[in-house]
Amino acid sequence: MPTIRDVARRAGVAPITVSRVINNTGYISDETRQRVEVAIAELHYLPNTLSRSLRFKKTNMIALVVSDITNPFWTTLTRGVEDASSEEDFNVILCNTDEKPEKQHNYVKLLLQRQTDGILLVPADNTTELVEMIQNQNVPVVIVDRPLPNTQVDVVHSDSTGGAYRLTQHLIEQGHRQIALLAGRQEIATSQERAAGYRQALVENKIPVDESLIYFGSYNQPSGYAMAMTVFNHHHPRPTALFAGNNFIALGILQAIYECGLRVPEDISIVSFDDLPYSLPQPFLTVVAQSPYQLGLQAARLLLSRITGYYNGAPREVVLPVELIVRDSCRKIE
Amino acid sequence: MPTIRDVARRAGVAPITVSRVINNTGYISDETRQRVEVAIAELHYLPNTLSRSLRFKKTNMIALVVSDITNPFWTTLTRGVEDASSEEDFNVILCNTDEKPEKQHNYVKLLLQRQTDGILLVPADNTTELVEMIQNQNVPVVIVDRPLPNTQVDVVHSDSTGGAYRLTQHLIEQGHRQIALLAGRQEIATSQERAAGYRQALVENKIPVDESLIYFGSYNQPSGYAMAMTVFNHHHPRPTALFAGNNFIALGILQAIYECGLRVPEDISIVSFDDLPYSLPQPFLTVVAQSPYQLGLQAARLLLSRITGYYNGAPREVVLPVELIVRDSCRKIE
DNA sequence: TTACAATATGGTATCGGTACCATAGTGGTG
DNA sequence: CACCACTATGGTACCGATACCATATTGTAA
Repeated sequence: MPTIRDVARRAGVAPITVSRVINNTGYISDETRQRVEVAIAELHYLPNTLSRSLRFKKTNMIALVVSDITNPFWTTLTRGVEDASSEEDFNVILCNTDEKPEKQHNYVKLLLQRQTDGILLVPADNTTELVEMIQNQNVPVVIVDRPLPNTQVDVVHSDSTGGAYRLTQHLIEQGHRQIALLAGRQEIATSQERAAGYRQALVENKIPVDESLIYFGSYNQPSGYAMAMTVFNHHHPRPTALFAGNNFIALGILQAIYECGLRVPEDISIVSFDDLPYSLPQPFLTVVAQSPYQLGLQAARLLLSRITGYYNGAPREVVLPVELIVRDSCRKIE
Repeated sequence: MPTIRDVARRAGVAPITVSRVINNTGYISDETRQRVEVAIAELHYLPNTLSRSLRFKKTNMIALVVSDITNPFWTTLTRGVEDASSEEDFNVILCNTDEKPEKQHNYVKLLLQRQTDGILLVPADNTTELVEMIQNQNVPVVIVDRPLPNTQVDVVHSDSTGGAYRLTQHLIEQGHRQIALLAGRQEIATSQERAAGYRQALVENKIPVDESLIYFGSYNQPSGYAMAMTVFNHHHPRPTALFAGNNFIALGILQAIYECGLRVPEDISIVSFDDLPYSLPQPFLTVVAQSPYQLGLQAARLLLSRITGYYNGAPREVVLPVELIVRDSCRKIE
């Protein structure tokens, strides 16, 4: 791979002159510029960004550390991040943790070592260790989707508690009293918040909270399937409604329902936090929908404002509203 | 952010001594090692990988440039790449092109400038320009999933032609004669190969090829939906079977079928290249399944063998077999 | 004609980590 | 006791691009 010196030699100029041509700075005669450009083309020269970054202590890269790229929720969020970043000429590195704190830790360390200018983190646990590690390096960080307790850090997330409250309220209004909650991992903030909203709605309606109806599993389809099966096997009579903690859990629930020969909503009602990824055969699930794109966009903007130095004040918290979409997965109970 | 010199100063040693402690090379007395380690911990020192990479002309990063991370096919492939890479202590950068040649071009350029050690490319078009650009920089590259014509380059892909042949053959054996093919973008190799396999099966069974039944769109759900709708509106009588060029096209077709009030397989039969991402409500589609994990694993291994210098011979081509999975989406026609 | 700004180009040092070579002390062997 | 291997540590230069300062040439106003 040719360097700026190779180009300089070929064009018969000093390296710094080539640098001026590339970056369009300083004074260059047209004739010299032409010679340099010819040399660049002939050698297929591409500037080495590593050395540039080393010099400037700036890589123009931010990282997005998410838990599961197979979930369209996160890929849509990614798009929001990318759009905000390209506005400011930043590139995005995507890291997939599979909800594993260990993978997460490795990625963050790697990113810091590679001098990433900022990090958007979707925490796989609710410890503050990683955030401290990032802040120790004076690297800007924004927590996305899942607030961390006891931390001074920018956060962007949806109103999980409120959304869960509204979904539960909706079920209660339809006459449901036995509602099982099938949530994600217990140590994840959104699981806790959704459980809190669920409890709050029950309490406000003077319905006793049956703790045995609250399940914590994982935000994926197999876990949703397993939890639903457990519910069907252990609760007689069956709960009249299931509350899926996220879209993939809903998919698992639907799979279990199908295998058990049940019908929605005739035999059982379902609501879900987050919309289903694929409308197959057609959207029919009553859900609370977030705006993953907006989450990504806003989070990236907060991060970039810190990187560029445009903002350097106290930590900010952005809470995005959610939308209740009533479809056909809930039956009215008399 | 502290540097190796800060650590050295604090420990009262030379920078090179700190380097030896970090990398566990050369001779170090236990006492010095301890002092250095204390200093590293106190300063929260993390080595700067940029400078290391600059020095060694090696970043230990490879890139995977794919067309659509929302499709589980590619995320599964990604996992194969990650697993092969971590065996050799390489990290993977994931780049999403959305099938757009322009985004693809930008990413490849960026990756080359960042001194990526090697690139796995899923071409968004069938031009050789990008491969040449990469090879000009003497960076190893492996083409994944979609062979490029007239190029000397390592390729790993599935047997698209053979798979399409078998799916079509299966439909013909069930008595189908009017089979519409709803493929991806025409300039993508897999689209062409799947069309070739489709034609071959028809020809061998002495069924005239009706070119108006061959559609080229895009490998996503909206395109599958649109193509299916076009088929339903323009062909009377309706074809008895539809061949989906990939899983997302199949999803779009199912959506269109649902909206038109048709039933599978009673009113129309469907087969798909690639399995559906989500078993909702249950796998019922007859498909030809690839092994995206194996594709990723093998491609990464080819790439890494070139990066490490273990192999530097002629370009290799790896063709992985596909598996026909017969389920319940095809009706027998008398 | 002098003085000075504008134009055009180059030399050197630097970012952070490490290869290479140099230096110096210690221990063991013939 | 001379010699050498082993142990322990440091100085300098380098990877590639560029900021900063220096230099040289040209143009133009006083």
